[in-house]
Amino acid sequence: MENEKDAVVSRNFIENIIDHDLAEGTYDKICTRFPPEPNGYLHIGHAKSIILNSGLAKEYNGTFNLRFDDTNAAKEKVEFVESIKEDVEWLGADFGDRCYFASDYFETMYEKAVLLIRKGLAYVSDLSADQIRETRGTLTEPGTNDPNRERPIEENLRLFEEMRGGKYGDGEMVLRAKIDMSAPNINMRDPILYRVAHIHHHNTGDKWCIYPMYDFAHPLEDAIEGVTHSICTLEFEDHRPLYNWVVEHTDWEHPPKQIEFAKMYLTNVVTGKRYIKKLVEEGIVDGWDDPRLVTIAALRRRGFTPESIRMFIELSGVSKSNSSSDYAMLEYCIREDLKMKKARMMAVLHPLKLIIDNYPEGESEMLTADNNLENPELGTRQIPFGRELYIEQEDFMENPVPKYKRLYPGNEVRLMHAYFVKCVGVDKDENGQITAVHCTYDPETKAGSGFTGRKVKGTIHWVPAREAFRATVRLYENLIDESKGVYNEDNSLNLNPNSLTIVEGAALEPSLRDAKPGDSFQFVRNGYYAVDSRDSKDGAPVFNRIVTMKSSFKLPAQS
RNA sequence: UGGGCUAUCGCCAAAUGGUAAGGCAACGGACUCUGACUCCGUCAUUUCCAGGUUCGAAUCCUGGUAGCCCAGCCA
Repeated sequence: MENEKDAVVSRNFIENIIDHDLAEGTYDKICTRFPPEPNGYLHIGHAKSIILNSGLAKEYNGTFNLRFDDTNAAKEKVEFVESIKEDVEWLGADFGDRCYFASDYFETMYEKAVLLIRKGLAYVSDLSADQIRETRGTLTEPGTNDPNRERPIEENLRLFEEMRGGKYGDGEMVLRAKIDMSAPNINMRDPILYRVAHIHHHNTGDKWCIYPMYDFAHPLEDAIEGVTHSICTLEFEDHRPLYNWVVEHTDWEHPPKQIEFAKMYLTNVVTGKRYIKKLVEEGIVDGWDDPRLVTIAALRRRGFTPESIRMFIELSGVSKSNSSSDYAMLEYCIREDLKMKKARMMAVLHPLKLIIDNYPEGESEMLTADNNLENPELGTRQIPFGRELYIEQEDFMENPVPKYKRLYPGNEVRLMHAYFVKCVGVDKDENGQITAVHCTYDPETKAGSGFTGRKVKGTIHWVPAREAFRATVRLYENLIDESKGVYNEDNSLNLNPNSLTIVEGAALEPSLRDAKPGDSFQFVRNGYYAVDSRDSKDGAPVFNRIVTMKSSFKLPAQS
C-alpha cells in the first residue's frame, strides 16, 4: 500500500473536519470510538465504522475506544459482547485496554439527569406510552405540552429518586427533557431521558431499574470518555441537535461533536442486521457465520482476511450520500491480498481422466513446482507425475468452440509444472460419454528444462490420478439473485437457490492433505479457497471458495 | 402537506470559483508454465434539471426534480 501509486489519496470530509478542529485548537488530540450495542453479530457495515474510527485515531495519533452501548438490557447478551470483541480485534482495530461499557457510567448519567432537573430542564412524567405518543404530534403537526411539564423542581427530584428506588413499575414514569413540544424536529419534542425497566442487566445485574435512553446516554458516554469526534451513521443526523443539547447542559469542558456518514451497503448481498438475523433464525443459513453472509464471522470463516476488508473499506471511501459498493470491489481486494501471500496449487473440481499413452506403465516421477511463481519466498513442493492424471472437465472439448486454447483432439497444451501433452483420442462408454482422454507427452518439454522448441497456447492444471487427495469443496454465490433484485414483490428477500454448491470428490494435489483449518490457497485458474474453520475434521478438510479468479473467457453454457 | 440530508462515468469517490483526480467494473492490445497476474491504451466537452451572477461555475444565487431518514418508554 505504501507505493507511489497509492500516494495520491484524497482526504475525506471527516478528515477535513478534524483538520479544521485541530487547526482551530478545539481539541489537542482526537479520540474516536466504536459503540456497538451487544445485540447481535457484527457485519461488514460495522467494519466500516470500526476501520474508519480506529483508522482516524491512528492517523492523527489519537486514541480509539471500544464501547458497548448497553443501555437496553432487554436486547443484550454476553454472547454478543464476546463475539464483538473478537471481531474488532480480528479486524486489527487497536483499542488497547480501552474496552468500556456504557453501563459502567450509569451513576454519572444519573447525576447528570439530576443536574438537568435542578436546572429546570427535565421533569418526571406519569403519562403512559400511548399518551406520550398522542401528544407528540405528527410530522406536520406540533405536539402539545405534557401536563407534568411545570412540576416543581423539588418534586421532580423526589420522584426521580423514587424511580431509581424501584417505587414504580415498568412504564409508569419517565424522565423527560424540557425542550420544545412544537419543534419541527420531533427528537426535540421533550424526549424521554430515562425509563423504568425492572430487568436484569448483563453487566450491572439488578442494581438499576431505570435505564437512560440512547439520546441522553450516548452524548454523555462520549463526553465521559473524552471522545472528540463521535462518528455515527446518517440516520442520527436528526438527533444531533439533541446530542448537542445534552452536552451543552451537562457541563463539559471539551464537549464531543457528532459527525455522520453513510452506511456501507454491498450490491446483491444481504446487509442489514435485521435481515441477517431473520435468515439465521429461520434456518435459511447455517448460522451467524454462514459463509454466504457478510457478518465478520462469516467473512472470516469464508477465508477473507482483515487486510482485504480494510482495503475494501478504504477503497470504498466515506461520504454522506447513500450508496452501495460493488461486490466486485471486495473480490478485487481479497484477490489482491492473497495473490502474493498464498501458494498456488492445482486442484481439479470436476475430474476427467487423462491417460498418457507413451508414459511407461507403472512408472512415476516427482516434479518440483514453485508454490508461487511470483513469490519465490513461498518455496517449492513435489508433485508425483505418472501415466494417469485428472484434468478439469472444462479443460477438454471434443469439439472445441472458437478461440478455445485448451485440450482438444490434435491440440497440444502444457500441463502446468510438467510436460506438453497432445490429445490423440478419447474413450467413451456405451452412452457416448467421454470416460478418458488419451494423450502423448514429449519428455523434452519438461518444465524447467528451458525447452523453447515450440510453444503452446494453453496451459492446464492436473492432479495425479492415484495420489490425488479427495476433498469436499463448497462454492458460494450471492444469496440474492442479482437478476431479480433484492426483494420480491411481497417484500420478502429474493433468495438465490444456487447460492451454495457442494462438490464432493474434488481431486487435489496430495500436499493439500496437510492443509489446516484457516489455511488458504489459490487453486490455479479456479479461485482462492480456504479450509473451513468449523466443518473441517482431521483428514476431511472442507474447502470454501472465497472468490473465483477473474476470467475473460467464458465457456458457452452447457446445454 | 413539517424537519433534516443527499445528488459528479455501470459502482464507489475527489475537486473548497480557475477550466472534471483516482479506484473497481468494462473494453482493446502486449506479455505469459494460470484465458490469472503484470504492462500499455480506451472509458464524463461535462457534474439531477432550468434559469441567473461571473472573464471563468460541479462549486455562488433563484426555481424545480429525484432519493434517503425522522412521529420506540430501541440503538
